Amino acid sequence: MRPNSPETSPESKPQTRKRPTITDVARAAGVSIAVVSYALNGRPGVSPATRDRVLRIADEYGWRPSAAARSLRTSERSIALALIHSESSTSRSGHFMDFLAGLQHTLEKHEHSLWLKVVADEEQAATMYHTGWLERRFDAVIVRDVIHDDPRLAVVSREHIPAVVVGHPQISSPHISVWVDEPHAIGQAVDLLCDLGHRTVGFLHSDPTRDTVSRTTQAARVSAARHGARLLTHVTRTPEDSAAAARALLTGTQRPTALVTDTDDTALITLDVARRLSLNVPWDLSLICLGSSAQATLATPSLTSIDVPFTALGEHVGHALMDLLSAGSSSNITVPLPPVSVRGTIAPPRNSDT
Amino acid sequence: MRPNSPETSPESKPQTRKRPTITDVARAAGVSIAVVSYALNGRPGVSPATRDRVLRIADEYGWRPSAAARSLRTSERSIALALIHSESSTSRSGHFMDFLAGLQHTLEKHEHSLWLKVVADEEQAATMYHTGWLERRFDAVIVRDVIHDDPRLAVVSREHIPAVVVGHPQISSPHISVWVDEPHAIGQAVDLLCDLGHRTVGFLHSDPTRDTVSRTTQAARVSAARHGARLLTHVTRTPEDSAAAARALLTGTQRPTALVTDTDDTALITLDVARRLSLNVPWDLSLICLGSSAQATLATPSLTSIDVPFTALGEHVGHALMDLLSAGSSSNITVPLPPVSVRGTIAPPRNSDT
DNA sequence: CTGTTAGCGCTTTCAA
DNA sequence: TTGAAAGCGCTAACAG
Repeated sequence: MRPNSPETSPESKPQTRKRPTITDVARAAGVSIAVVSYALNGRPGVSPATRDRVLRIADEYGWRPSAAARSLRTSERSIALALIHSESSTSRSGHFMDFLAGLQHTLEKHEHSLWLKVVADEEQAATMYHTGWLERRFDAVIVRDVIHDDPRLAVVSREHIPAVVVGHPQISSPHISVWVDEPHAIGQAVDLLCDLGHRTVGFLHSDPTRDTVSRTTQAARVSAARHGARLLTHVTRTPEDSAAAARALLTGTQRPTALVTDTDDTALITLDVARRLSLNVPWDLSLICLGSSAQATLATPSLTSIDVPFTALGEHVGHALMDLLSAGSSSNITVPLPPVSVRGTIAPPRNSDT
Repeated sequence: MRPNSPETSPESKPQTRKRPTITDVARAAGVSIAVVSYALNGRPGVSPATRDRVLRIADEYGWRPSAAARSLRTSERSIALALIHSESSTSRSGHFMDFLAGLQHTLEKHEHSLWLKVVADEEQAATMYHTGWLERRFDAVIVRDVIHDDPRLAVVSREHIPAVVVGHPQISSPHISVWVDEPHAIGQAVDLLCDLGHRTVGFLHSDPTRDTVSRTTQAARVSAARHGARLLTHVTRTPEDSAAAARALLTGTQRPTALVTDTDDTALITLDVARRLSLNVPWDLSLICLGSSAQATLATPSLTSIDVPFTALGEHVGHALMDLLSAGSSSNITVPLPPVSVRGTIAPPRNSDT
């Protein structure tokens, strides 16, 4: 007998922490541990009677297989996602939860779990992905909000970690991509404004690190050009910057009569700026943003926006991951963006008799 | 030789997924696996030369011990936290990230990890805590935003799961509590407003499920009473409700000249309502809220607020958990709230010559 | 200092 | 239908 062998009188309540193991359940049920395992996992080859008894006893004992022990045999499938928490990303986090909900919902249906970590920046995320991979903590990763020369993409490629990238297929490179066609949406927004008669349109992009910045700007430009309209662009980095940019635009000599923003937050800020400049939205200024309907409807006037389906995006990413993990590969997918939801912030320009 | 023994030609690149194990490293280093284990974990009893060599080879092989295998022996310590994602909680999620950052920072220092899950409600959180506990996925849990008859508290008590509750000691009951003294803060806000001369003060609480609602309301009431001021209270459930409540308050016969809100979001909404009623903040209406400075400074005028130190709160919870897990118990702690940060939304009432 | 070995709790052949 | 037993990869006694 080993020293310190715990006194296991069967009747004594496990006052401290002595959670039962499969052995305890097997003994209590008068069967071998194999049978318990079979019964629990719904494997064939156990008589219904035995199965029931085992299950009942397991339940009685409050027993569930230890995750660690189990995953030592059957690599428990899970997906890693690093939540990047910089000051700048704080605003976006509301949507992030929607994304997470959709993602986890899908993963759960396929019996995968999500391994979430909060990190400060992409660099940390990369090292986290690296060590986590070596420690076999997950089977695939998600890379969101790709930046230029993203370190996460580097490790993922180097270590051959299965990955799904939320971003344009081109930057996702060898990995599979789930893409929200923001440029297209921005183009549509500009189109709509031009169709209303606007001839000077502003475009505010609030995050220079995002990979979409050039693509969306380009789309806006093309769209404006097609209508013979002028496009004024500002790329900002912080909310304060955005406010400043909006003010600069709205007090400039070529004041745009309409503005498109890449974010509902930026739109809210712009709304505020306009108000302080005594510009009446939508009559003096039209406004369209990319964002969530929740945020959009809360403002006054409620924002005309293109509502990004964050939950659906999460689900798509989940499916892409499942395909990738099961089939070994998977095709890129484009998440459709709904048409502009017209709310209270657009109107023809005041002097639309150009 | 076992059937299906993998063809392991040492030189062949592990093209697919054949991550090395401790055995591979040991063999490559010409030592036993014990030595590798010792070397890796910095245990004494390995010659520096060997240690270096082992470490180098491990690194070369890109080897890190499998989390599952390791934690089968040494119960890897980790903490569970269920992120509740209901529509109503969406707005609060921005602060949540700050909390998480602080929490994880502390946990990491003590080599604990965070097990995060996104769930829809407290009920799901409770079952998640339950099964997770039985599966030995964590050693303690965090319960945040306690509601009335919280199912999480029920399982935690029933299963004797070590827990730290963010909430009033009284509702945290047998568990240890980390408490932000919101009632006190609200009281201070009301005091300040009364001192400025306000005699009719409104209090908007945006979440009837929170356990703080009665305590904060009571504090506001006491504070107002002390100054002989009138307190008008509204408890709302959704942003729309809050807007309606604010409007009701501001158009009522006894229009308050000052308002206190429990959330920066509510304050923003109130600001919007005031604007639409052509009330000039702060001259026609003073406003103080509980919230984060980030949100507060963004508005126009910038919100006078009591800035909740979410990151610090996370750190405190982390420390409480570490104490609980190591010492077996820990004392309740109260997180101090800073004094009111006076910004642009308070002023004496217009006719303060009462 | 280093190697051997016994498990951790579970899944999964292979025999009975 | 069941049981015995071999590991999964690692840590930690215990021997050498």
